[in-house]
Amino acid sequence: MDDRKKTILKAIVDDYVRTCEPVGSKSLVERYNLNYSSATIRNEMAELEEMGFLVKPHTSAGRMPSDKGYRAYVDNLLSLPEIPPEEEIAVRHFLTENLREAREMIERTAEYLAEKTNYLSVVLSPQYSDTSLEQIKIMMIEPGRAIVVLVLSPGVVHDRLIRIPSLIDEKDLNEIGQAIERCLAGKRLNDITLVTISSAAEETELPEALVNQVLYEAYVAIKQTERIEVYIDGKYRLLKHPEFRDVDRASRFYDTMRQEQMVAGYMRELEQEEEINAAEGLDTLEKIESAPGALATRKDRPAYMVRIGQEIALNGMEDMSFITTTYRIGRRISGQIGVIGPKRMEYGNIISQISFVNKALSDVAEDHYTLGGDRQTLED
Amino acid sequence: MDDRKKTILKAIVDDYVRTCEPVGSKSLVERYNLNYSSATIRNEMAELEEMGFLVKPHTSAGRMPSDKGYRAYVDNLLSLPEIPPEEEIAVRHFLTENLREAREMIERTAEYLAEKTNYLSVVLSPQYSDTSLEQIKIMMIEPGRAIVVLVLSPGVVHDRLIRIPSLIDEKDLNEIGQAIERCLAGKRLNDITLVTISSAAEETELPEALVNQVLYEAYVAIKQTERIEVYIDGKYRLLKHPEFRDVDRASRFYDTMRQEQMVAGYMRELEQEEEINAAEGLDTLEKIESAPGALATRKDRPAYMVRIGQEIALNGMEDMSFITTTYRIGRRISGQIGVIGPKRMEYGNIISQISFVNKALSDVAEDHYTLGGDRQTLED
DNA sequence: AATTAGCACTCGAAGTGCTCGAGTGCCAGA
DNA sequence: TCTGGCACTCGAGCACTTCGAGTGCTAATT
Repeated sequence: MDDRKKTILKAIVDDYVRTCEPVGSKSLVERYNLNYSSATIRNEMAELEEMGFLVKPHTSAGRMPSDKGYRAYVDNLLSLPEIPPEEEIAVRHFLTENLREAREMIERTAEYLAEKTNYLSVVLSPQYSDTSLEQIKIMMIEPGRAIVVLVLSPGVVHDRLIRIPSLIDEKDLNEIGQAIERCLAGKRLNDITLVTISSAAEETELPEALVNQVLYEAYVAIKQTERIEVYIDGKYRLLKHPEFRDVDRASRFYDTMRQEQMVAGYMRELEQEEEINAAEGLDTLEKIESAPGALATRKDRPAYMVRIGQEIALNGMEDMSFITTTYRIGRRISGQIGVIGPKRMEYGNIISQISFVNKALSDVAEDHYTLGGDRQTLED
Repeated sequence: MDDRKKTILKAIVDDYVRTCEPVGSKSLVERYNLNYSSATIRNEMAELEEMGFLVKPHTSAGRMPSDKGYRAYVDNLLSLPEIPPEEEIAVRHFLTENLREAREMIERTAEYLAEKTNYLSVVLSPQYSDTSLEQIKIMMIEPGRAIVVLVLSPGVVHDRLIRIPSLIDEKDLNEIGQAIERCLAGKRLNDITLVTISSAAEETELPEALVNQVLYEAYVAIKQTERIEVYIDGKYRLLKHPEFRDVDRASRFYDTMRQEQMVAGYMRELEQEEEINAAEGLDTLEKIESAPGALATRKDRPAYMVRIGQEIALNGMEDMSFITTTYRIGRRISGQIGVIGPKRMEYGNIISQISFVNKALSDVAEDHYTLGGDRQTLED
């Protein structure tokens, strides 16, 4: 594909993204003052169509990008706008203002991204399986009920109510809690199983039946912290885009989005591919006139991955695009960030935004986790 | 208004609700085999229109109910279907299966209601201001951070991470926690203020500055438990109803629904009116042939309130109806349940459902709270 | 006095046929 | 290799028609 074809393809995608209407040769020449006549463009467009990058809704209409067209655009033609540096201060403030719990930071990331992109955002809570358990405390609430508080090594706190045998009193419970802590503290969550936890039973002299129930409940509580939470924001925003005029299609999409765990699973699956794809991307990148700086800035950005239309293995997403990226906090903790919008999406802008937010979240979270409780300044 | 008019009005509303199309005299006679000719019905319809119960979209079209028409229907003409008794077992099971925390019960109530009605459901968490604080524990997580666990008198547990001065060690913290508990245990949340809580400072000999910060954080944590949480489910379901074909209107509606706290505030405001309205309702109720048993069963049901179209004081809700009811757990605790759907709503069915769910939630929650941890059977 | 049959009238939905304009492909000539 | 020109295509938009389900009114019937 020669440079002129690229320029034309880029112009067509840009125009179609803007107007949501098939673009014709003449108006293309006018709007992007290309130095050729419309007839030339027509010939090029016919070739691009033959190559599979463009489609026509009917014989005498203009062209619109095919999935393959979008793919080429995203892989090679994109220009990524810079985010102004003052925005960095703003987003950090937004993510940490009055922050109490780690989950709020994730929630706010989703909110910020939906707001900035005007599409739907999905953020997954970090996967903690690779981190270790620091503390575990079990506290009596009333006979038969207790609360388990877990502290993970990056300073993350989880808790959960449990049922315990009514016969256990506060002293016994403390003892069991300490036994568990001695036995598990420092272990990776991944390595904690029903077997490892039951060795705590040997440290106490309480009747085994009583202890076992508590151990089991504690185990469930620990495993619970490995569950991935899904934060979705901006669902309703998609309604404002013209491709959602078709209510049936919209309904099908929302039916899928409701199954949050499925969406989350899909995002995690993509993580590996993402790495590979990003590396390839850097090799085959080509700088073209209309996208100055694309290559230069891209190297600084976190890797991202774009899935277009049919490439998305989820129902009802045939007309959508899904951009994902992985945030990292330290070496061990990572989670996913995504934006879902119509295929006709401002790819450059969204990719800039998602990369930017990724970086902000990773940085802020790292500060927060490593500095722990001493960062009083973050509080207001 | 005579009986014939009532029958006709009811038939029109029923038909319109079913088809979403203006109903004409002839088809009305056919479908509801009324014993009059279409001409007679026409005359009656003209009068009903004059009285303000019906409107015509244009001269030669059929009639559809006005807000006032719906109002009359809801106040006097409704027949409330019975919910089969086996459903009661099902809902109780659904609400309590694998239940760990009170909030899950509320969440599931919203889910159940959205599923059964196919509209949007809103459930507010109970208002605890009138209940008392039972226990408060503060637990050290690391220097500078702690977790506050609060137990309220109905056995509800809340917790919250707080920052504390890094100088405080575990022993000091426990001491402060116990001082607070001595000072506040048994007090109504409503009665706890910064002043009452600061009397706890006198019970310890730690430096006042350190203690005060912890007290303040504990205070915030306590006040936090009074915050009303809003659970909304079935948002996207509304899209499937024909009145949501108009995407702009849908967007306006969703813009309002996003402001959950506002919606919640509105629902609480209605609570008082509801009581009065329900009492009146029972007085003026009239039994008509086509609604046998309406009066009889209605007395057993929890009070409910219906707001139709313009009566709803929220933006973008002009074409919706809002049905609300108040659930009660014991005497002191109450919260709201609501369903929002198009004005053209199956009022009878929805009212039956919401009343049914109300009763189920109230009963189940009461069992749960009063029996506390001993109800192991609820666990699986 | 209440009901009904009959009739003229209304109006939107749906179909038809027309023009217009923004597209196209192709070919001959610069 | 590019471009000007031309014939062709097709949907959007508009005017026009038909059709049917509705209306209101009046006079006849019960």
